[in-house]
Amino acid sequence: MRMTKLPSLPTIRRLPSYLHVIENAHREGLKFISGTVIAEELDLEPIQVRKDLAITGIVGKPRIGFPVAELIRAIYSFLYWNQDHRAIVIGAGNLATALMRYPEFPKRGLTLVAAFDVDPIKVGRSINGTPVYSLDEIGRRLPALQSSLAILTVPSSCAQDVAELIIEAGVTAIWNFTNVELKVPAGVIVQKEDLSSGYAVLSVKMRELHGK
Amino acid sequence: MRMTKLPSLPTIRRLPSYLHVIENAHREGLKFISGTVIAEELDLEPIQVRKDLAITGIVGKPRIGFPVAELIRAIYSFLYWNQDHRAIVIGAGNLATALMRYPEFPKRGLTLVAAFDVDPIKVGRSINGTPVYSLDEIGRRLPALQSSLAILTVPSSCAQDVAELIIEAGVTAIWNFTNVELKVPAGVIVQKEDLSSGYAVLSVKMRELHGK
DNA sequence: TAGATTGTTAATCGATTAACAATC
DNA sequence: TAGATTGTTAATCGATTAACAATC
Repeated sequence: MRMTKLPSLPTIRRLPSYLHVIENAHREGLKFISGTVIAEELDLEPIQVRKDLAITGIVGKPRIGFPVAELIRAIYSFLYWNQDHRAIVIGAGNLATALMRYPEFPKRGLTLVAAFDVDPIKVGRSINGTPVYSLDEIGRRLPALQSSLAILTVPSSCAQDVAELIIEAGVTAIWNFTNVELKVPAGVIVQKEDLSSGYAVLSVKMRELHGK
Repeated sequence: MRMTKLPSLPTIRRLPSYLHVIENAHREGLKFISGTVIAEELDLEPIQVRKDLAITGIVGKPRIGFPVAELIRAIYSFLYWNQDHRAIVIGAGNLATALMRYPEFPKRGLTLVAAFDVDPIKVGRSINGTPVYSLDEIGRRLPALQSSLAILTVPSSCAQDVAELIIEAGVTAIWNFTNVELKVPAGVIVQKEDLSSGYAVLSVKMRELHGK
């Protein structure tokens, strides 16, 4: 029985784009940025930007806009990106490697502290400075890694089994890059990054807009 | 001035999950599957599943459910996945390689016919049977490749430039895996696959539900 | 038959958009 | 000052959920 309602998910999803635009403005030395400018940049409605930014608690000045530095700090804080998040990566294939090399994560407070794989050839190596351990060792390794978030990039055929294994080891949140609908105990958070649904939207748009 | 309204995007986004569940049922030899069962599997409301499936035009039998084979065919057809989609991949790094090896795409009618990169070491090789060409050659190569969809996996610093280059070459739809808001001419479709927004949602959920 | 599930029609809910006085 | 932009309050829009008669 949760009392506190989650903030609007669509708004949360848009905040990173706002942050991106606002950080660019910051880099250019701007002290203020208006909702109108952000909206133009992202092809959104100004009213939507203002409404979304209200969630951060930052108040703007009419005619001038929102204070850039404060806004950046407030978005970071709202998204909890001003805190260190430590994640482990399960699977050490191409997708895992791409994620471990993704330069945006460290900026957003996300550190990938270790990878786990079953392939003995990969175990013992390190990717972009991140060590690859044997998946067998997860129970033993996880406490020292201090990480409750796992990024799941294993083949879908073993996704459920591996999910159970890592939850057993103490993982309480999974960023799921497989196309499997994971069955997890109550209290475990799963965020599914669904390539298929993006492709579905793209495919329908191509048909509707380009007629093919 | 478009007359035909796009079908509901949330519904379209859920269809691939339905398809996944229904294909599993098909594999198990089931001839019918009820909305209730699909809903349970995906942790959704039965009424939502029924409403979504209505978009395919398939009618179910009370007490029994929806005909599995017909439903699969109808979803494929609705998503246009029964047609061959040819895409090129721009950038031939880890993410590109992961996508070229992703086994679900071929099943969904998506063929990655070529990759393009600026790195001379990668050019000339092939990844999972897909040739890697020099990005310089895109204008010359694209017509023969018969592909109007590009999957963009280049570093964000050059995303806009590369987008302009490939649009110039004839690409009319971009599946954008960078975190850049691309500026494109009217008529070009951009579908952004936004890692940051997924991470934002995850981060807020972890704070709200696990308090950390 | 009895009852689970369907499709439809209506109600609710939440997100987006509009309108506008306040103000820098 | 004049007017662009703000935050707020209200209206609209669309998606989700509820209710229920029809039916296999």
